[in-house]
Amino acid sequence: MLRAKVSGKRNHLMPTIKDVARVAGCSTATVSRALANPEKVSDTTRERVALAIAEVGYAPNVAARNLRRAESKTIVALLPDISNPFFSEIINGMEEVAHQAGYQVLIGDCEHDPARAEAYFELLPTNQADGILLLTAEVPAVLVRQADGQSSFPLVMACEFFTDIDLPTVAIDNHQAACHAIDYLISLGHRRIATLSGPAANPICKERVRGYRGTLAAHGLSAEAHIVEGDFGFRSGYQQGLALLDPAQARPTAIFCHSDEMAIGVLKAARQLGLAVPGQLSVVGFDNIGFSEYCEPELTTISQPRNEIGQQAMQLLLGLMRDKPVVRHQTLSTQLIVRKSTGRAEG
Amino acid sequence: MLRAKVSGKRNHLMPTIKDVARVAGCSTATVSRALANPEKVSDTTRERVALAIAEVGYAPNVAARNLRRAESKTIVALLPDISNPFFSEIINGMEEVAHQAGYQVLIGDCEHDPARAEAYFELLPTNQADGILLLTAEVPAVLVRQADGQSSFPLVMACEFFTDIDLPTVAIDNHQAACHAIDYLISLGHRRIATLSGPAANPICKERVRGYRGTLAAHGLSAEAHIVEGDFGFRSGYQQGLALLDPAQARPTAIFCHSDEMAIGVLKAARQLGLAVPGQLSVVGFDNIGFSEYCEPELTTISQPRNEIGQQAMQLLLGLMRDKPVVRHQTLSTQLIVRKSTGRAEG
DNA sequence: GCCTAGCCTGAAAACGTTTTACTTTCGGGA
DNA sequence: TCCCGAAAGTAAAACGTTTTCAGGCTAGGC
Repeated sequence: MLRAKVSGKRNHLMPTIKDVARVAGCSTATVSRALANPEKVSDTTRERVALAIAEVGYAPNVAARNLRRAESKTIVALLPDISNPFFSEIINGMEEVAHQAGYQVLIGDCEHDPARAEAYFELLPTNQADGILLLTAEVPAVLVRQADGQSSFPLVMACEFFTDIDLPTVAIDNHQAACHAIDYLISLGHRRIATLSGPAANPICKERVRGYRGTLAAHGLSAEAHIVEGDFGFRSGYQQGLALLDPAQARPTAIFCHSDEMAIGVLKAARQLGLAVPGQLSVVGFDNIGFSEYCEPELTTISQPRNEIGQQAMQLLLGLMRDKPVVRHQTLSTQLIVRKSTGRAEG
Repeated sequence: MLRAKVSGKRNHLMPTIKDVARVAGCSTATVSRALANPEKVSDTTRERVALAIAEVGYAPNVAARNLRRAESKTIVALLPDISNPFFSEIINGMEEVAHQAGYQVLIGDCEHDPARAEAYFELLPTNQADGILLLTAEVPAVLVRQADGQSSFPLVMACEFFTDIDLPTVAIDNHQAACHAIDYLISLGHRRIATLSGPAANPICKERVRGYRGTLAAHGLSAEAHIVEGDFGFRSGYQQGLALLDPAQARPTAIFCHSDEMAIGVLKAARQLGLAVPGQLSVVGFDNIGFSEYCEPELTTISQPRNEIGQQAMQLLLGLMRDKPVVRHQTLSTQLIVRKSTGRAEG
């Protein structure tokens, strides 16, 4: 009797562990062990099982495995904004070590919306994710505290951090990086140096601003501190650049930007106002995104070891999950990359 | 008697459907139905179940559900390269409709390596993914054929396509877009127009080249066709730009680039060679990435409706999965965005 | 009053693993 | 020969759902 093909249902009859057991002439338990704990099984059966697996073309059903083992083998990486090219290399680093360890990484784009983050945190208690890598601090603190608290789920931060919650972290020294940039500008003879910060509430921006102020003060320039706020994007760089360079004011001769995109926006603003860079204005960016080599002029910027940040962060998270001893706070080094957007102060 | 805390295991005792059933005073079957097929359950029990769920704080275990339903509620989006900002908006579009339909999207970065793609295709028969959205044609054809063949898995292509496999597609008309760009350049008086193509094997590049050649020929300029090949990235644009603009040759007065990144590379090459843009050289890009408004000069380019492409592609895929009637090939319209990198041919 | 149809519900099987608890086998020492 | 223990294997339970199958109940038509 012919059966009509049931529409909507595919007929992928994947072989199961039972089929393997039948062919290998052993029990499913043995097959399972041969895969997960090869040393618990005799050499001969291990071979027979391997042969049987090849013969029937078996691949484990991960849903079943996840259910039984109460894990998902996936890590979620929470980003503030996937369109920011800054993150792609970090993700690559994360994926390298995750894949090697048999984990998937699910990219969660929050689009700067804390509510979105909430949905991703929900994956933790429901066993859809085994841990979270936070690449943003734009997350309701209550969620973080809850995940990190009593019934703790593994959580690590990369690049960013919370001032009031002590999560495991891998990041750069933002304070020092800012000091470095400002020192460099001062060494070029600049006195009126402005900062185009990211969101003022952002802890890493605060650190950078602290470095900026400190370095100015150390050179007796604290009265010159001039800080405006952007959102890391091109547009805000352009707009704040226009405001900052408005001729009516005492114009800064250098601007330290908290992202390359904003720096590039400033470059455009300067062009529009007819200011020569680096002749009349020096600009320093942050992150060393691919684009910074191709803008005009090529951007002086601070480079973060992005791939390494990703790798270390994932390693830290996996270590945490396995209760290994880990160093909870890792600081990676930055580098000031001098290109063509900075020069001696005029006059 | 106190129990020592078992290290390595967390104690998230999530309530199960059984707990809900107990509290609601019904069977697990009823709870399950109340959630999945509310209409199959009386109003009063539905309410009792809802109350019970709230009381115990129940959330379904998706691993169990996936196992039983033999689905994963995740779609993988296969990218050639996550660091290309062109894709981020497409991904946003995809996620919008996927989330709405209760699906996750797993981003698979192939890094231009077909072997990587293979690992992601493996997720299909093992029920770890329900479908694949292909944003690249750099995938072993055998995989695609296999997935699309007998034991068919849902597959749709976005932006790209295969010449020899007829997959459902949503994309732009690359031929027409190229014609548009070249027509525009010719209308500006350009006669020696070069094309900086993406990888020559790429079908969409072939289409664009065909449009380029056709339009030249239509104006009796076919002898002037000049094509070089890049990889869509900044660097290749810069390098091929230098080669193309080498003064020893009969220099083109306009270059049509198959990506904005390459166009921006060309801009840098032109600057380095002292060529004024658009005075001595016009440059047209493709994709309208965020950066194209902030380079110098601002880039004339072809804009694709990226968010919409993502949305339509996901909608098409979901439609396929539900055996709905769908239109298998969707063509979205492009727009030539004229900015400052193009001008009348000199002389 | 009886039968039927239709709604609602519950018991239990099923999904494909892993793991526990138990059995068999085997080698070797007394 | 017997016994012991380790090694290797098995049967079955468990994971948390969904779904099938079989009732039970109610209402309504005769």
